[in-house]
Amino acid sequence: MEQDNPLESVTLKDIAKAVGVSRTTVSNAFNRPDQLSPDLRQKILTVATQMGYLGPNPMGRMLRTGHTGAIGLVFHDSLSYAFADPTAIAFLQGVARTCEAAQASLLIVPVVEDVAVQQTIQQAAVDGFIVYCLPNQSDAMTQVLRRQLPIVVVDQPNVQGFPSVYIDDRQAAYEAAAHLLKLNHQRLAIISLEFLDDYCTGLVDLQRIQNADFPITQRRWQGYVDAIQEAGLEADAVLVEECAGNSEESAFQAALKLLKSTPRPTGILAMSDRLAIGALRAAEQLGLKVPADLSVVGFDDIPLASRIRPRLTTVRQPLTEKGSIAAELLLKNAPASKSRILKTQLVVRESSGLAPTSAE
Amino acid sequence: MEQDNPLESVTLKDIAKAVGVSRTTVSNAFNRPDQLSPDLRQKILTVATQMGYLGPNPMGRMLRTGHTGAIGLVFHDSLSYAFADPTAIAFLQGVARTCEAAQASLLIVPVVEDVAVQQTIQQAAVDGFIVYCLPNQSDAMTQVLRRQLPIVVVDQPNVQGFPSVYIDDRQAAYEAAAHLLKLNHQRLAIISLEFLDDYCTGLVDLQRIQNADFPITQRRWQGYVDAIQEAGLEADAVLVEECAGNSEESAFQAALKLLKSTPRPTGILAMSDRLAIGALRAAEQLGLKVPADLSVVGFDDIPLASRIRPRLTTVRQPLTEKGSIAAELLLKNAPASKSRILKTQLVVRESSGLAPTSAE
DNA sequence: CTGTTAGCGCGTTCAT
DNA sequence: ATGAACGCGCTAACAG
Repeated sequence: MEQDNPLESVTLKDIAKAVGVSRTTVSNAFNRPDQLSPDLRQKILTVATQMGYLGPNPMGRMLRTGHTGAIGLVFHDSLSYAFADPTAIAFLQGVARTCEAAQASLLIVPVVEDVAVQQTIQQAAVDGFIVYCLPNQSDAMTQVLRRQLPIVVVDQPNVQGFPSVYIDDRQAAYEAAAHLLKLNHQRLAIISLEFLDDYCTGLVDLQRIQNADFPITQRRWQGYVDAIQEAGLEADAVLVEECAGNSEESAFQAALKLLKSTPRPTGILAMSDRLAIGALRAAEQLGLKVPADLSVVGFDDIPLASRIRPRLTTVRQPLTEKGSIAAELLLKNAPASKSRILKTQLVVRESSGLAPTSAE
Repeated sequence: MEQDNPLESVTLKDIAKAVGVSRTTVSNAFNRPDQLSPDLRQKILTVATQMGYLGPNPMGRMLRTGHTGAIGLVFHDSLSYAFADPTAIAFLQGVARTCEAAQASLLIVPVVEDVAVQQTIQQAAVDGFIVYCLPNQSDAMTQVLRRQLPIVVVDQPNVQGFPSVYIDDRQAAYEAAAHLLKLNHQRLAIISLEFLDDYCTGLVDLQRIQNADFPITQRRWQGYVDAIQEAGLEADAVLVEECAGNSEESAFQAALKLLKSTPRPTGILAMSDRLAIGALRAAEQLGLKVPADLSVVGFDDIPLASRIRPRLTTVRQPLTEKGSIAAELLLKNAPASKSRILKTQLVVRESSGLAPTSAE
């Protein structure tokens, strides 16, 4: 996609020559109307149009002014994945909202392979970055840091020194678990997001949890476990199944496995609504009634959560607001002290109920 | 968000001086490894890292090379709306897929108010634009055209001279209507997308249809009407309710209105799945059974269409593929002759059935 | 209100 | 294999 339009070569200089003024005056005609007489300005604009001038070249301007009018957005994982994840979408929506209010463009940077990451992030013509849920030691994060531009960090509570926005994942998860425990559930299982960025799935051991690259996964796990221990149950007995890419299918498989184990868990704590929905499908497949036989609690409260049957009990986090605030902090060039911890709220719907009494 | 980092002022020149070579050599070290000895290159890179050099400044490079490595995406309507529309999301996902394969970034340009549009689009540092479903005479379209960059046009069959990708909206709608007609439905109603970009809702008259700024709305309508007329029914009797912003809520209201009219329609043709889902909600509210009392056919086949109950009968269009192909055409700088018309397919599910025989 | 003078940081000839 | 010179298009100071 090269641009080889000889037509486009109309430049400030050309039109200055045509009108018989200096380049500066022409530039002013576009950018500082108050710096020259209306007539002259009008004349210049007219000639510019006639000559097919397209307005100040963005790259020239950017080089000169040092800013671009765009903010960069870096997701973990591939874009096509991000755009399939309701969580990311909601976040994006929030970012977009403040962007358009501020007339800022949004540059979405694909982060695919280690080789390319460097190139792509270094090349990004942006005034700052929003970094969304990157794993702890990712290449992408390193590259973003190198740019030494303003950064806002989202869902990466371990990254210090930058304004950030996140939720109290531990507390939110704690409440989800406490909800089931209060309903007398004794046998819980956890369906988790990724701990490490290696696309492994299956049963998780403690070491993997401690080495987690995704702090939010770690903290949600901690919240679940804290509640379980507080209730006097043995946390070690709680199985944790890790799913790849927040995918419903992966959770479906994980839940199938969990629900076939004995003793069968009566409650499933899912770290996202998508995972929870996968678990619901598994329950359906096995002929288990929700919530009579099994309770499921999700996380996020994506739009779908309240549309499926049974409606999903979940912990709501303000995803769109998260995006909106992140963009705001970036555009304001806020200091790290302006970081925000957003509120979450347990939303009890139909997928959770009293633990079955006459279990097998 | 200004960048006032004195640190960043490390430039090619500085590091050239530090190493004791010329700027060119340093530039080559980054961009043309074969132009200098490996040792020297290594040395330069090392010094560069030490000095905190961030790699070639993207704006300088862009100005010099004339391309940016990013493609622009212009949506009709506000971004926050676009990110709430499953259709747009699916499209975006497709665009993202080929973008990341090509390591191109994606600049999403907010198109809010007429004043700002010019600024924002002129400022966009991109190598080309994908233009998605802009109304016929929109300001945004004018501004994009002015840039004289490569363009790919999506869902705007009236725009000539550029590579474009779209579907046969008339034919697709025709099949949707034919499906209901074959099921003996005699009283149909249409819930439509916008004809004009004025956020008007309600009953549509012929003039509005003929003046449509959104050709795809017009063509879908035409497809419905063609089928209806072919079946020997009177097309004038078919009510058309226009909804704003492809919103479910708006469709809910429209359907409520339609279903309260006498004689009550037995079939609703919705120009999108979201509208169809709004109609289903209205039917539910009125205590109408679908498909026993009412059949509904959507358009698009968004993911939700097959998840709700009753599962939605609809016309599938390959939304993600649309995005993917659009981006491909743009990146290849394809000529207008490479335009693509994508296939659609009627998907019969549970929301359509035989027309009720013993109607009131 | 207008024009002159300087770069912004980089990539690319064309010499050597 | 290396460096000198040039210009991409623009805007910010400053001087008239």
